[in-house]
Amino acid sequence: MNKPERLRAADFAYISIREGLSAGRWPPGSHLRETELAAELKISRTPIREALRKLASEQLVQFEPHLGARVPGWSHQDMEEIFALRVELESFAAGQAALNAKPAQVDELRSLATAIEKAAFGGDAPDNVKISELNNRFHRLIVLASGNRRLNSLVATIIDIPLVVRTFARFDKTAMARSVGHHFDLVEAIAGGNADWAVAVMRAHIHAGRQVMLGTDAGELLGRRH
Amino acid sequence: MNKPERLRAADFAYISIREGLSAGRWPPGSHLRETELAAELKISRTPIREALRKLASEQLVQFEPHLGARVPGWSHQDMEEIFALRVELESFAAGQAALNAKPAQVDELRSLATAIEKAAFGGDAPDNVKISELNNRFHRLIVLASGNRRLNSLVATIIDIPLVVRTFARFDKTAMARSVGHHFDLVEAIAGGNADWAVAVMRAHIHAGRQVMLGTDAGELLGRRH
DNA sequence: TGGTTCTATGATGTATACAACGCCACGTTC
DNA sequence: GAACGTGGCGTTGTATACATCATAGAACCA
Repeated sequence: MNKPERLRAADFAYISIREGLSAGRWPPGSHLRETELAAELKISRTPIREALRKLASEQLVQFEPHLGARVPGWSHQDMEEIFALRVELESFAAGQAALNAKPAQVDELRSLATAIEKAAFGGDAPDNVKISELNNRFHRLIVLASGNRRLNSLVATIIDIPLVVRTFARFDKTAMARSVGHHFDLVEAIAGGNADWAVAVMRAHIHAGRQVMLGTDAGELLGRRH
Repeated sequence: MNKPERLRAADFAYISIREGLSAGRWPPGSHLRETELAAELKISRTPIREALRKLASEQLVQFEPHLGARVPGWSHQDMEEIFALRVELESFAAGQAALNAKPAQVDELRSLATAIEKAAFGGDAPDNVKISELNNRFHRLIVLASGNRRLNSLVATIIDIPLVVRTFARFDKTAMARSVGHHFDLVEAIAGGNADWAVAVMRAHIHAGRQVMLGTDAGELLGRRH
């Protein structure tokens, strides 16, 4: 792996380790040893440490004093918590995006939605890796278009984790079709400046994703009154 | 059976620098030099760096490559963004707390609310520092009682920042009285398991705080200069 | 034999030396 | 005089040596 010239070693390490985590390279519970990573990336332990601490602040690895970094496993409860937060934060972001998004951002959202549709239904088999990547960009762009800069760093943790767990392998054809439909609904709501619509679609969209991931069992969470 | 729990130098540095930030020791725009901090705390630059990177991940300082850490100033827009996020996240937390809080936590919330009332109206002059600290614990405990562990790390950034800016100096007697009232409303809603009520009170509570801090017009800034 | 202590080992935590880079002042050139 | 290049200086970025801690397993004792 070649390291680009202008990148700091610590950033290079961060990107590399994060990619490894996304690719599921280390099973949950693995011990990420600084020395090993340093040898592999051909840099010293110092930037490795910095990268691991940053990943820990995003909860992508877990730290214990003198024990170092471990790859966490995602329990059912973890995923429930993450989806609950995504429902709140991303729906808020969608509503704000409807009020604040610039035309260029709306255009980009539309083309991303189209690209996701193509990756899902254009060829013979859906390209799940590409769908994940495009979907990620779509959701991140909505957060960006919200205009709330701090929201960006908050969702950095929670948007990417379902990617790690390879969400889209679980989508069947009809679930994927509806998900694609939500994306176009979102584009239309945001383009039209209809915040309430955007909020509602995003809430529904993420609940649907949670359903595919986790099913109905143990599903009385989320503070819905009855 | 309690372990001695020796503090790591990096954690010591983190706590120290964070307290300095809370105390307004460095004006916005200040350059936090690693060497200076290391000399002052009598440790080496390595744990200082770790502490600064952690503070940067919480947006309490800003980093630029090869330029180091700077103390950010809080613009009006920053505060608007933070309050908008608090409205969403803390109201969600309150609703979840109504469903999940343990009796001991409810008791502690009640005693904190009482203590805040006493600090505000018990003596001759309100003790703003104590109020801030108790208020902080109250809000953090609600987040904790929500049962969503990830929510904790998310709000770590945004709950503490208004503390830095010394919110409560701006509360007059009637605003403080209403704020104290909100706290008891919250305790009652959570104790009764009424999530909808808890959500509504918390939303209102934070909107009220925003009003005191920022007012209705986008006029005034709250930095420390001039 | 079972349990405890001790020691070896390898990890993380910290200190420090060195390299790379940005800023600024000075000087040169046009 | 202004624009631009250049070198010194101080800072951050990285490498590496050393200190400290946790754990496994041998050694030892009851």
